[in-house]
Amino acid sequence: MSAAPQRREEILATAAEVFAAQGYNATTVREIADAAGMLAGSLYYHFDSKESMLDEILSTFLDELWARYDAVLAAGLGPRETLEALVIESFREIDRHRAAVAIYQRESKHLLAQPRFGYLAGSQAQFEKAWLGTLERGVATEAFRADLDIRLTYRFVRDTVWVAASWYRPDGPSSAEEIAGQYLSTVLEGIAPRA
Amino acid sequence: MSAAPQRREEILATAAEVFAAQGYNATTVREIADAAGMLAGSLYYHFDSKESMLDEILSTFLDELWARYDAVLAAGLGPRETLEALVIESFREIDRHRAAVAIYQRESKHLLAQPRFGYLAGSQAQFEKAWLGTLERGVATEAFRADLDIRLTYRFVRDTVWVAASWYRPDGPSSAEEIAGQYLSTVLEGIAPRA
DNA sequence: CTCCTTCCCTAACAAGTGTTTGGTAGGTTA
DNA sequence: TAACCTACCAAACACTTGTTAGGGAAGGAG
Repeated sequence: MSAAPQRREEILATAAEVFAAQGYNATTVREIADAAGMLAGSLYYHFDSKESMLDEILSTFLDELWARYDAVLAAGLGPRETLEALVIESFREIDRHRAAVAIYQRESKHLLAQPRFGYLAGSQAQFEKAWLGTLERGVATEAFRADLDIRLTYRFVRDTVWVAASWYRPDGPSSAEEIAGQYLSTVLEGIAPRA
Repeated sequence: MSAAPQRREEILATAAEVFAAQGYNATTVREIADAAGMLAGSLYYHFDSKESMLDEILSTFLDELWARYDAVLAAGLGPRETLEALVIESFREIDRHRAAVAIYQRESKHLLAQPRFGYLAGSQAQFEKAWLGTLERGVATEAFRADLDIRLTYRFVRDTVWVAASWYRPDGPSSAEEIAGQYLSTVLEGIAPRA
């Protein structure tokens, strides 16, 4: 479909930053064009519409995310190791596609209604399946506490991981791996000292 | 200023729901009016502007939130009990002002720039002070683990608590207190079984 | 009955929106 | 040189946006 040369991806990255900073609806194509050093109409040489840009940003991100997730899930690890690997890959994905993750987090809920973005629902379902399955497996094998509310725990973990995209900065004091480590330590061991 | 009779607050609650569901910018005054059973122009009998509605929704919510938070902070509890009380009050606030919390979570970041919403920055600073202080006190008194990254932990806790507003439903299977309990159990003790 | 207030409607406005059309400078190919 | 493709600009388009102005129905107060 799109033998995307460098200029196209440059514009896409710029658009993603503006979308992430201001929100999709609050961003005008004139602002995107301005940030890319061109005029609004010129964007339409590269893209069909503003919506197409959003679509391409999100689907590119999800494709890469699922490549990593599938690799983890196919590795045959135990539940605790699977959870650790998923969290680490998630933070790495935030590191690589910070803007896309922020956009996804913010817009996916109401985009689900549009047929064009129906694939977001599929991705969300797979996502839930992967995490819930890992947690269930962990409870069954006594790798996790038996009294966990699985669905609540899933939501807590999911939210906390992805929301990090709103404050994470690649040039910040902590690397993605360090943040993942601290987070895993919190979730697995708790913040109260072990007796 | 506003001796708000019932109709006004009715409209405000409706607007909050629509803002929370679609986002502030993506919501038109015609949609709000429609949901309230009137025409767009009629809203301006009750409110100066669309922005005024947003302002009133957020400031009302923050006023009530801080009344509860201040009570907790003034109670002279230990760090662990303070953290527990703050989390419980937060989930109760989500229960009462679900829409407002969702809007705050979604829009506050870019509203901070506007002078009219400058009070959001103040509230955010107080918020950070309250949570960071509690965590620091907990580490100092050995109520919490000594190797915690305080700032990261603060962000994790803050995000996870407030993001719940995007999926919590008052008529759902778990009450605000039950969710708070499960969450506190996760954060304090961890999901791995204690030896 | 008349006056006045409350609450809403009708109809329009100006500004901003995403998008389209036609044109054009510069480089590449033949 | 001529033809062509790429990447952009200039100017406009139809539409939606938040907002305003004037009017009118309903009901209580005098």
